[in-house]
Amino acid sequence: MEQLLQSLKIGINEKIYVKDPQSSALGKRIVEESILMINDMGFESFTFRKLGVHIGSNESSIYRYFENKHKLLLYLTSWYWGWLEYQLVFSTNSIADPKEKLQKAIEIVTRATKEDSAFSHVNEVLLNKIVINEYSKSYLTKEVDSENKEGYFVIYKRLVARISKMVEMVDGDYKFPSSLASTILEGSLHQHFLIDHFTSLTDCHEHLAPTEYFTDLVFNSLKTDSNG
Amino acid sequence: MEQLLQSLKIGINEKIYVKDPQSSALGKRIVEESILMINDMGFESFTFRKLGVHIGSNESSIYRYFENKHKLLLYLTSWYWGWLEYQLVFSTNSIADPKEKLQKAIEIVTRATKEDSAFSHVNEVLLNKIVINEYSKSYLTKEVDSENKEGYFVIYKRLVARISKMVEMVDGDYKFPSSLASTILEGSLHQHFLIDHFTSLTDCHEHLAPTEYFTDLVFNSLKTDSNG
DNA sequence: AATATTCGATAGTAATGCTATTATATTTGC
DNA sequence: GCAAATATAATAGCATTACTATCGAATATT
Repeated sequence: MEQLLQSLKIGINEKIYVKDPQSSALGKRIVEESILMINDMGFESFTFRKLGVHIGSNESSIYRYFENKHKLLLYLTSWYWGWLEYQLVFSTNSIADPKEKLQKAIEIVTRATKEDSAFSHVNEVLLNKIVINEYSKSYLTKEVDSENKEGYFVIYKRLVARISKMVEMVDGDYKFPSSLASTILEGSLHQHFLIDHFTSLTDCHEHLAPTEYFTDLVFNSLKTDSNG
Repeated sequence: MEQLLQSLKIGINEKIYVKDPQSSALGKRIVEESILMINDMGFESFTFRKLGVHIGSNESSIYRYFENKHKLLLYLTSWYWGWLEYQLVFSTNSIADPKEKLQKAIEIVTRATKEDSAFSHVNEVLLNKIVINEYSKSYLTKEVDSENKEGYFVIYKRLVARISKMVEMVDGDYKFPSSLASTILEGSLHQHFLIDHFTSLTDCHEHLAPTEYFTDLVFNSLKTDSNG
Protein backbone atom coordinates (compact mmCIF):
# COMPACT_ATOMS: atom_id res chain seq x y z
CA MET A 1 0.00 0.00 0.00
CA GLU A 2 2.69 2.47 1.01
CA GLN A 3 4.62 1.93 -2.18
CA LEU A 4 1.55 2.27 -4.31
CA LEU A 5 0.67 5.50 -2.58
CA GLN A 6 4.18 6.84 -2.99
CA SER A 7 3.72 6.88 -6.71
CA LEU A 8 0.13 8.02 -6.69
CA LYS A 9 -0.55 11.27 -8.42
CA ILE A 10 -4.08 12.50 -8.39
CA GLY A 11 -5.09 13.78 -11.79
CA ILE A 12 -6.64 17.19 -11.34
CA ASN A 13 -8.16 19.23 -14.15
CA GLU A 14 -5.42 21.49 -15.46
CA LYS A 15 -7.75 24.42 -15.79
CA ILE A 16 -8.03 24.63 -12.02
CA TYR A 17 -4.47 25.87 -11.63
CA VAL A 18 -2.27 28.30 -13.53
CA LYS A 19 0.86 26.33 -12.79
CA ASP A 20 0.85 22.81 -11.38
CA PRO A 21 1.61 23.15 -7.67
CA GLN A 22 3.05 19.62 -7.69
CA SER A 23 5.78 20.82 -10.06
CA SER A 24 7.78 22.86 -7.57
CA ALA A 25 8.70 23.21 -3.95
CA LEU A 26 6.87 26.49 -3.65
CA GLY A 27 3.75 24.95 -5.18
CA LYS A 28 3.83 22.17 -2.62
CA ARG A 29 4.30 24.64 0.21
CA ILE A 30 1.31 26.62 -1.03
CA VAL A 31 -0.86 23.50 -0.90
CA GLU A 32 0.61 22.27 2.35
CA GLU A 33 0.34 25.51 4.28
CA SER A 34 -2.97 26.62 2.83
CA ILE A 35 -4.49 23.46 4.28
CA LEU A 36 -3.21 24.37 7.73
CA MET A 37 -4.32 27.98 7.43
CA ILE A 38 -7.79 27.35 6.01
CA ASN A 39 -8.29 24.85 8.79
CA ASP A 40 -7.26 27.32 11.44
CA MET A 41 -8.95 30.47 10.27
CA GLY A 42 -11.69 29.30 7.91
CA PHE A 43 -11.90 29.93 4.19
CA GLU A 44 -13.41 33.41 4.48
CA SER A 45 -10.58 34.85 6.54
CA PHE A 46 -7.91 33.09 4.55
CA THR A 47 -6.15 35.31 1.97
CA PHE A 48 -3.21 34.89 -0.38
CA ARG A 49 -1.51 37.79 1.32
CA LYS A 50 -1.64 36.03 4.68
CA LEU A 51 -0.51 32.78 3.09
CA GLY A 52 2.42 34.64 1.52
CA VAL A 53 3.50 35.99 4.90
CA HIS A 54 3.04 32.55 6.46
CA ILE A 55 5.26 30.73 3.98
CA GLY A 56 7.73 33.59 3.75
CA SER A 57 6.89 34.13 0.16
CA ASN A 58 5.15 36.75 -1.88
CA GLU A 59 1.47 37.18 -2.60
CA SER A 60 2.13 37.63 -6.31
CA SER A 61 4.06 34.36 -6.40
CA ILE A 62 0.98 32.51 -5.18
CA TYR A 63 -1.09 34.05 -7.95
CA ARG A 64 1.21 32.31 -10.41
CA TYR A 65 -0.15 29.00 -9.17
CA PHE A 66 -3.79 29.83 -8.56
CA GLU A 67 -5.93 32.56 -10.07
CA ASN A 68 -7.70 33.10 -6.77
CA LYS A 69 -8.55 31.37 -3.54
CA HIS A 70 -11.69 29.85 -4.97
CA LYS A 71 -9.59 27.93 -7.48
CA LEU A 72 -7.31 26.82 -4.68
CA LEU A 73 -10.32 25.45 -2.82
CA LEU A 74 -11.42 23.62 -5.97
CA TYR A 75 -7.92 22.18 -6.19
CA LEU A 76 -7.80 21.04 -2.58
CA THR A 77 -11.26 19.48 -2.62
CA SER A 78 -10.62 17.79 -5.99
CA TRP A 79 -7.48 16.36 -4.52
CA TYR A 80 -9.43 15.05 -1.55
CA TRP A 81 -12.13 13.41 -3.65
CA GLY A 82 -9.47 11.91 -5.91
CA TRP A 83 -7.70 10.52 -2.90
CA LEU A 84 -10.95 9.10 -1.55
CA GLU A 85 -11.82 7.62 -4.93
CA TYR A 86 -8.46 5.91 -5.00
CA GLN A 87 -9.12 4.37 -1.61
CA LEU A 88 -12.60 3.34 -2.65
CA VAL A 89 -11.40 1.58 -5.79
CA PHE A 90 -8.47 0.01 -4.03
CA SER A 91 -10.57 -1.34 -1.17
CA THR A 92 -13.58 -2.57 -3.11
CA ASN A 93 -11.86 -3.86 -6.23
CA SER A 94 -11.47 -7.42 -5.10
CA ILE A 95 -14.88 -7.78 -3.51
CA ALA A 96 -17.23 -9.81 -5.69
CA ASP A 97 -20.40 -9.77 -3.62
CA PRO A 98 -22.36 -6.58 -4.46
CA LYS A 99 -23.72 -6.11 -0.95
CA GLU A 100 -20.36 -6.53 0.65
CA LYS A 101 -18.82 -4.22 -1.92
CA LEU A 102 -21.37 -1.49 -1.28
CA GLN A 103 -21.00 -1.95 2.46
CA LYS A 104 -17.26 -1.43 2.14
CA ALA A 105 -17.79 1.62 -0.07
CA ILE A 106 -20.09 3.23 2.49
CA GLU A 107 -17.49 2.55 5.15
CA ILE A 108 -14.71 4.19 3.12
CA VAL A 109 -16.59 7.35 2.21
CA THR A 110 -18.40 7.99 5.48
CA ARG A 111 -15.64 7.41 7.99
CA ALA A 112 -13.66 10.28 9.43
CA THR A 113 -10.12 10.48 8.13
CA LYS A 114 -7.97 9.64 11.11
CA GLU A 115 -4.50 9.15 9.75
CA ASP A 116 -2.28 11.19 7.55
CA SER A 117 -0.88 8.66 5.10
CA ALA A 118 2.37 10.60 5.05
CA PHE A 119 3.05 9.88 1.41
CA SER A 120 2.73 13.47 0.36
CA HIS A 121 2.77 17.07 1.43
CA VAL A 122 -0.98 16.87 1.91
CA ASN A 123 -2.36 16.40 5.40
CA GLU A 124 -5.43 14.29 4.73
CA VAL A 125 -6.87 14.58 8.21
CA LEU A 126 -7.04 18.36 8.00
CA LEU A 127 -8.11 18.23 4.39
CA ASN A 128 -11.04 16.05 5.43
CA LYS A 129 -12.04 18.75 7.90
CA ILE A 130 -11.75 21.40 5.24
CA VAL A 131 -14.01 19.38 2.97
CA ILE A 132 -16.56 19.05 5.77
CA ASN A 133 -16.51 22.77 6.51
CA GLU A 134 -15.91 24.32 3.13
CA TYR A 135 -16.75 21.98 0.26
CA SER A 136 -20.24 23.26 -0.40
CA LYS A 137 -18.87 26.78 -0.82
CA SER A 138 -16.99 25.56 -3.88
CA TYR A 139 -20.19 24.84 -5.79
CA LEU A 140 -22.76 27.13 -4.17
CA THR A 141 -21.78 29.98 -6.47
CA LYS A 142 -23.20 31.77 -9.47
CA GLU A 143 -20.45 30.22 -11.60
CA VAL A 144 -21.32 26.55 -10.92
CA ASP A 145 -22.71 25.81 -14.32
CA SER A 146 -19.81 27.22 -16.29
CA GLU A 147 -17.28 25.66 -13.92
CA ASN A 148 -19.10 22.36 -14.15
CA LYS A 149 -18.86 22.57 -17.93
CA GLU A 150 -15.15 23.21 -17.59
CA GLY A 151 -14.92 19.92 -15.72
CA TYR A 152 -14.01 21.28 -12.30
CA PHE A 153 -16.18 18.74 -10.53
CA VAL A 154 -15.46 15.60 -12.56
CA ILE A 155 -13.78 13.69 -9.78
CA TYR A 156 -16.63 14.21 -7.36
CA LYS A 157 -19.17 13.28 -10.02
CA ARG A 158 -17.25 10.14 -10.89
CA LEU A 159 -17.21 9.17 -7.23
CA VAL A 160 -20.98 9.58 -6.96
CA ALA A 161 -21.38 7.58 -10.18
CA ARG A 162 -19.26 4.75 -8.79
CA ILE A 163 -21.36 4.50 -5.65
CA SER A 164 -24.53 4.81 -7.68
CA LYS A 165 -23.45 1.82 -9.78
CA MET A 166 -22.72 -0.21 -6.70
CA VAL A 167 -26.23 0.56 -5.49
CA GLU A 168 -27.64 -0.62 -8.81
CA MET A 169 -25.66 -3.83 -8.56
CA VAL A 170 -27.37 -4.58 -5.27
CA ASP A 171 -30.85 -3.62 -6.41
CA GLY A 172 -31.42 -2.96 -10.08
CA ASP A 173 -35.00 -1.92 -9.45
CA TYR A 174 -34.21 0.83 -6.97
CA LYS A 175 -35.45 4.13 -8.33
CA PHE A 176 -32.96 6.52 -6.75
CA PRO A 177 -29.39 5.19 -7.02
CA SER A 178 -27.81 8.55 -7.84
CA SER A 179 -29.78 10.47 -5.24
CA LEU A 180 -28.85 7.86 -2.68
CA ALA A 181 -25.18 8.04 -3.65
CA SER A 182 -25.14 11.82 -3.42
CA THR A 183 -26.98 11.62 -0.10
CA ILE A 184 -24.32 9.29 1.27
CA LEU A 185 -21.45 11.57 0.27
CA GLU A 186 -22.94 14.92 1.05
CA GLY A 187 -24.97 13.66 3.99
CA SER A 188 -21.89 12.16 5.53
CA LEU A 189 -20.09 15.50 5.47
CA HIS A 190 -23.16 17.03 7.06
CA GLN A 191 -23.44 14.44 9.83
CA HIS A 192 -19.78 14.94 10.67
CA PHE A 193 -20.40 18.67 10.85
CA LEU A 194 -23.38 18.12 13.14
CA ILE A 195 -21.32 15.91 15.44
CA ASP A 196 -18.92 18.82 15.89
CA HIS A 197 -21.41 21.69 16.17
CA PHE A 198 -25.04 20.62 16.49
CA THR A 199 -25.15 17.45 18.53
CA SER A 200 -28.90 17.74 19.03
CA LEU A 201 -29.47 17.39 15.29
CA THR A 202 -27.79 14.02 14.97
CA ASP A 203 -27.70 10.65 16.68
CA CYS A 204 -24.17 10.03 15.56
CA HIS A 205 -21.23 10.42 17.88
CA GLU A 206 -17.94 8.76 18.68
CA HIS A 207 -19.44 5.34 19.27
CA LEU A 208 -22.20 5.44 16.70
CA ALA A 209 -20.56 6.72 13.57
CA PRO A 210 -22.21 8.08 10.43
CA THR A 211 -21.16 4.82 8.80
CA GLU A 212 -23.73 2.93 10.90
CA TYR A 213 -26.42 5.43 10.04
CA PHE A 214 -25.83 5.34 6.30
CA THR A 215 -25.39 1.58 6.22
CA ASP A 216 -28.76 1.23 7.90
CA LEU A 217 -30.32 3.81 5.60
CA VAL A 218 -29.00 2.24 2.41
CA PHE A 219 -29.67 -1.40 3.13
CA ASN A 220 -33.17 -0.70 4.32
CA SER A 221 -33.88 1.08 1.07
CA LEU A 222 -32.60 -1.68 -1.18
CA LYS A 223 -34.29 -4.99 -1.81
CA THR A 224 -31.65 -7.65 -1.56
CA ASP A 225 -31.81 -11.42 -2.01
CA SER A 226 -32.01 -11.91 1.72
CA ASN A 227 -34.71 -9.41 2.60
CA GLY A 228 -36.87 -8.98 -0.47
CA MET B 1 -55.71 30.41 5.86
CA GLU B 2 -55.23 33.83 4.33
CA GLN B 3 -56.50 35.58 7.41
CA LEU B 4 -54.36 33.51 9.70
CA LEU B 5 -51.32 34.26 7.60
CA GLN B 6 -52.10 37.97 7.54
CA SER B 7 -51.54 38.15 11.24
CA LEU B 8 -48.61 35.78 11.34
CA LYS B 9 -45.41 37.23 12.61
CA ILE B 10 -42.41 34.98 12.63
CA GLY B 11 -40.51 35.34 15.86
CA ILE B 12 -36.87 35.85 15.06
CA ASN B 13 -34.14 36.11 17.65
CA GLU B 14 -33.71 39.80 18.41
CA LYS B 15 -29.95 39.52 18.50
CA ILE B 16 -29.91 38.87 14.77
CA TYR B 17 -30.89 42.42 13.92
CA VAL B 18 -29.99 45.85 15.26
CA LYS B 19 -33.42 47.26 14.57
CA ASP B 20 -36.43 45.13 13.71
CA PRO B 21 -36.88 45.38 9.94
CA GLN B 22 -40.58 44.67 10.38
CA SER B 23 -40.92 47.89 12.34
CA SER B 24 -40.54 50.31 9.44
CA ALA B 25 -41.10 50.73 5.73
CA LEU B 26 -37.36 50.98 5.10
CA GLY B 27 -36.77 47.78 7.06
CA LYS B 28 -39.31 45.96 4.95
CA ARG B 29 -37.76 47.27 1.77
CA ILE B 30 -34.36 46.07 2.92
CA VAL B 31 -35.72 42.56 3.42
CA GLU B 32 -37.81 42.63 0.28
CA GLU B 33 -35.14 43.91 -2.08
CA SER B 34 -32.27 41.98 -0.56
CA ILE B 35 -34.14 38.78 -1.42
CA LEU B 36 -34.36 39.84 -5.05
CA MET B 37 -30.75 40.93 -5.20
CA ILE B 38 -29.20 37.93 -3.42
CA ASN B 39 -31.21 35.74 -5.76
CA ASP B 40 -29.95 37.57 -8.82
CA MET B 41 -26.32 38.06 -7.99
CA GLY B 42 -25.56 35.50 -5.29
CA PHE B 43 -24.65 36.21 -1.69
CA GLU B 44 -20.94 36.82 -2.35
CA SER B 45 -21.50 39.65 -4.82
CA PHE B 46 -24.28 41.19 -2.80
CA THR B 47 -23.24 44.23 -0.74
CA PHE B 48 -25.06 46.76 1.42
CA ARG B 49 -23.80 49.53 -0.83
CA LYS B 50 -25.42 47.94 -3.88
CA LEU B 51 -28.60 47.33 -1.89
CA GLY B 52 -28.58 50.98 -0.86
CA VAL B 53 -28.36 52.12 -4.46
CA HIS B 54 -31.05 49.64 -5.44
CA ILE B 55 -33.59 50.83 -2.90
CA GLY B 56 -32.60 54.46 -3.30
CA SER B 57 -31.41 54.59 0.24
CA ASN B 58 -28.11 54.88 2.00
CA GLU B 59 -25.65 52.19 2.94
CA SER B 60 -25.37 53.54 6.46
CA SER B 61 -29.12 53.33 6.87
CA ILE B 62 -29.00 49.60 6.17
CA TYR B 63 -26.36 49.16 8.82
CA ARG B 64 -28.88 50.53 11.28
CA TYR B 65 -30.93 47.37 10.70
CA PHE B 66 -28.26 44.71 10.27
CA GLU B 67 -24.69 44.64 11.54
CA ASN B 68 -23.50 42.99 8.35
CA LYS B 69 -24.72 40.89 5.47
CA HIS B 70 -24.11 37.66 7.34
CA LYS B 71 -26.68 38.71 9.93
CA LEU B 72 -29.07 39.59 7.15
CA LEU B 73 -28.67 36.08 5.75
CA LEU B 74 -29.33 34.64 9.20
CA TYR B 75 -32.45 36.78 9.37
CA LEU B 76 -33.75 35.72 5.95
CA THR B 77 -33.10 32.04 6.50
CA SER B 78 -34.58 32.12 10.00
CA TRP B 79 -37.63 33.73 8.52
CA TYR B 80 -37.85 30.97 5.92
CA TRP B 81 -37.54 28.16 8.45
CA GLY B 82 -40.09 29.85 10.68
CA TRP B 83 -42.46 30.13 7.77
CA LEU B 84 -41.92 26.47 6.90
CA GLU B 85 -42.39 25.44 10.52
CA TYR B 86 -45.68 27.28 10.59
CA GLN B 87 -46.84 25.42 7.51
CA LEU B 88 -45.68 22.15 8.96
CA VAL B 89 -47.54 22.61 12.20
CA PHE B 90 -50.62 23.93 10.47
CA SER B 91 -50.78 21.05 8.01
CA THR B 92 -49.98 18.17 10.32
CA ASN B 93 -51.76 19.33 13.43
CA SER B 94 -55.00 17.55 12.81
CA ILE B 95 -53.51 14.30 11.55
CA ALA B 96 -53.72 11.57 14.15
CA ASP B 97 -52.07 8.67 12.36
CA PRO B 98 -48.30 8.91 12.90
CA LYS B 99 -47.41 7.55 9.46
CA GLU B 100 -49.76 9.87 7.68
CA LYS B 101 -48.50 12.77 9.77
CA LEU B 102 -44.88 12.04 8.94
CA GLN B 103 -45.76 11.58 5.29
CA LYS B 104 -47.37 15.00 5.26
CA ALA B 105 -44.41 16.54 7.04
CA ILE B 106 -41.99 15.15 4.45
CA GLU B 107 -44.18 16.56 1.73
CA ILE B 108 -44.23 20.02 3.28
CA VAL B 109 -40.51 20.32 3.89
CA THR B 110 -39.21 18.71 0.71
CA ARG B 111 -41.41 20.31 -1.91
CA ALA B 112 -40.28 23.31 -3.88
CA THR B 113 -41.99 26.53 -2.91
CA LYS B 114 -44.11 27.41 -5.90
CA GLU B 115 -46.34 30.20 -4.75
CA ASP B 116 -45.73 33.46 -3.04
CA SER B 117 -48.39 33.55 -0.37
CA ALA B 118 -48.64 37.31 -0.85
CA PHE B 119 -49.33 38.02 2.80
CA SER B 120 -46.10 39.86 3.33
CA HIS B 121 -43.23 41.71 1.76
CA VAL B 122 -41.32 38.44 1.60
CA ASN B 123 -41.22 36.54 -1.68
CA GLU B 124 -41.19 32.94 -0.46
CA VAL B 125 -40.41 31.41 -3.83
CA LEU B 126 -37.19 33.37 -4.16
CA LEU B 127 -36.42 32.94 -0.49
CA ASN B 128 -36.67 29.17 -0.96
CA LYS B 129 -34.07 29.47 -3.73
CA ILE B 130 -31.84 31.54 -1.50
CA VAL B 131 -32.07 28.90 1.20
CA ILE B 132 -31.13 26.20 -1.32
CA ASN B 133 -28.15 28.16 -2.58
CA GLU B 134 -26.93 29.99 0.49
CA TYR B 135 -28.19 28.43 3.73
CA SER B 136 -25.13 26.33 4.45
CA LYS B 137 -22.96 29.44 4.25
CA SER B 138 -24.78 30.78 7.30
CA TYR B 139 -23.44 28.01 9.55
CA LEU B 140 -20.24 26.90 7.82
CA THR B 141 -18.27 29.59 9.61
CA LYS B 142 -15.76 29.83 12.40
CA GLU B 143 -18.40 31.56 14.51
CA VAL B 144 -21.00 28.75 14.43
CA ASP B 145 -20.57 27.68 18.00
CA SER B 146 -20.88 31.13 19.51
CA GLU B 147 -23.76 32.03 17.21
CA ASN B 148 -25.46 28.77 18.05
CA LYS B 149 -25.12 29.63 21.73
CA GLU B 150 -26.69 33.01 21.02
CA GLY B 151 -29.68 31.12 19.62
CA TYR B 152 -29.32 32.13 15.99
CA PHE B 153 -30.35 28.69 14.78
CA VAL B 154 -33.19 27.87 17.17
CA ILE B 155 -35.92 27.82 14.56
CA TYR B 156 -34.08 25.39 12.33
CA LYS B 157 -33.24 23.19 15.28
CA ARG B 158 -36.84 23.19 16.44
CA LEU B 159 -37.93 22.16 12.98
CA VAL B 160 -35.52 19.23 12.95
CA ALA B 161 -36.70 18.27 16.43
CA ARG B 162 -40.33 18.28 15.30
CA ILE B 163 -39.60 15.95 12.41
CA SER B 164 -37.43 13.79 14.60
CA LYS B 165 -40.33 13.36 17.03
CA MET B 166 -42.66 12.40 14.22
CA VAL B 167 -40.17 9.75 13.20
CA GLU B 168 -40.10 8.42 16.74
CA MET B 169 -43.87 8.26 16.79
CA VAL B 170 -43.78 5.97 13.78
CA ASP B 171 -40.97 3.77 15.05
CA GLY B 172 -39.81 4.19 18.62
CA ASP B 173 -37.01 1.71 18.11
CA TYR B 174 -35.36 3.50 15.23
CA LYS B 175 -31.85 4.47 16.19
CA PHE B 176 -31.39 7.62 14.09
CA PRO B 177 -34.46 9.87 14.28
CA SER B 178 -32.51 13.13 14.49
CA SER B 179 -30.02 12.19 11.81
CA LEU B 180 -32.89 11.16 9.56
CA ALA B 181 -34.71 14.42 10.21
CA SER B 182 -31.63 16.48 9.44
CA THR B 183 -31.03 14.38 6.34
CA ILE B 184 -34.53 15.13 5.12
CA LEU B 185 -34.17 18.88 5.56
CA GLU B 186 -30.63 19.34 4.43
CA GLY B 187 -30.76 16.57 1.85
CA SER B 188 -33.84 18.09 0.32
CA LEU B 189 -32.08 21.39 -0.24
CA HIS B 190 -29.23 19.45 -1.80
CA GLN B 191 -31.42 17.42 -4.12
CA HIS B 192 -33.11 20.60 -5.32
CA PHE B 193 -29.71 22.09 -5.99
CA LEU B 194 -28.67 19.00 -7.94
CA ILE B 195 -31.82 19.17 -10.04
CA ASP B 196 -30.80 22.66 -11.08
CA HIS B 197 -27.08 22.13 -11.58
CA PHE B 198 -25.95 18.51 -11.47
CA THR B 199 -28.67 16.39 -13.01
CA SER B 200 -26.37 13.38 -13.26
CA LEU B 201 -26.05 13.25 -9.48
CA THR B 202 -29.74 12.86 -8.79
CA ASP B 203 -32.70 10.84 -10.01
CA CYS B 204 -35.09 13.59 -9.10
CA HIS B 205 -36.59 15.90 -11.66
CA GLU B 206 -39.86 17.60 -12.47
CA HIS B 207 -41.91 14.42 -12.45
CA LEU B 208 -40.08 12.56 -9.71
CA ALA B 209 -39.69 15.08 -6.96
CA PRO B 210 -37.40 14.90 -3.90
CA THR B 211 -40.57 14.23 -1.92
CA GLU B 212 -40.85 10.77 -3.52
CA TYR B 213 -37.23 10.02 -2.82
CA PHE B 214 -37.35 11.00 0.83
CA THR B 215 -40.69 9.32 1.41
CA ASP B 216 -39.21 6.10 0.06
CA LEU B 217 -36.03 6.55 2.10
CA VAL B 218 -37.82 7.25 5.36
CA PHE B 219 -40.52 4.60 5.23
CA ASN B 220 -38.08 1.91 4.22
CA SER B 221 -35.97 2.76 7.23
CA LEU B 222 -38.79 2.64 9.73
CA LYS B 223 -40.54 -0.46 10.98
CA THR B 224 -44.24 0.24 10.93
CA ASP B 225 -47.23 -1.86 11.92
CA SER B 226 -47.83 -2.81 8.33
CA ASN B 227 -44.33 -3.79 7.29
CA GLY B 228 -42.47 -4.90 10.37
C1' DA C 1 -43.75 73.68 19.93
C1' DA C 2 -40.33 70.82 21.76
C1' DT C 3 -38.14 66.60 21.44
C1' DA C 4 -36.92 62.18 19.99
C1' DT C 5 -36.07 59.19 16.42
C1' DT C 6 -34.96 58.11 11.82
C1' DC C 7 -32.72 58.67 7.71
C1' DG C 8 -29.54 60.56 4.09
C1' DA C 9 -25.15 62.41 2.81
C1' DT C 10 -20.49 62.57 3.13
C1' DA C 11 -16.12 61.18 4.52
C1' DG C 12 -12.78 58.15 5.98
C1' DT C 13 -10.18 53.68 7.05
C1' DA C 14 -8.18 49.16 6.94
C1' DA C 15 -8.36 45.14 4.41
C1' DT C 16 -9.21 42.44 0.17
C1' DG C 17 -8.40 40.87 -4.33
C1' DC C 18 -6.21 41.53 -7.53
C1' DT C 19 -2.46 43.37 -11.67
C1' DA C 20 1.82 45.20 -13.35
C1' DT C 21 6.64 45.96 -13.32
C1' DT C 22 11.17 45.28 -12.32
C1' DA C 23 14.95 43.06 -10.17
C1' DT C 24 17.12 39.03 -8.55
C1' DA C 25 17.81 34.24 -8.09
C1' DT C 26 17.99 29.57 -9.88
C1' DT C 27 17.88 26.10 -13.18
C1' DT C 28 19.01 24.24 -17.65
C1' DG C 29 20.96 23.51 -21.93
C1' DC C 30 24.99 23.88 -24.53
C1' DG D 1 31.36 27.26 -17.03
C1' DC D 2 28.37 30.56 -19.26
C1' DA D 3 24.17 32.23 -21.41
C1' DA D 4 19.46 31.85 -21.77
C1' DA D 5 15.34 30.75 -19.92
C1' DT D 6 12.50 30.45 -16.12
C1' DA D 7 10.97 31.20 -11.36
C1' DT D 8 10.51 34.01 -7.57
C1' DA D 9 10.69 38.33 -4.67
C1' DA D 10 9.75 43.09 -3.87
C1' DT D 11 7.26 46.94 -4.50
C1' DA D 12 3.61 49.62 -5.96
C1' DG D 13 -0.85 50.59 -7.20
C1' DC D 14 -5.95 50.30 -7.79
C1' DA D 15 -10.87 49.46 -7.37
C1' DT D 16 -13.87 47.43 -4.19
C1' DT D 17 -15.47 45.86 0.29
C1' DA D 18 -16.92 46.24 4.85
C1' DC D 19 -17.44 48.84 7.71
C1' DT D 20 -17.53 53.49 11.34
C1' DA D 21 -18.33 58.26 12.49
C1' DT D 22 -20.43 62.57 12.13
C1' DC D 23 -23.82 65.91 10.98
C1' DG D 24 -27.88 67.86 9.37
C1' DA D 25 -32.62 67.32 7.62
C1' DA D 26 -36.96 65.16 7.77
C1' DT D 27 -40.46 62.91 10.32
C1' DA D 28 -43.04 61.33 14.12
C1' DT D 29 -44.37 61.68 19.05
C1' DT D 30 -46.01 64.06 23.18
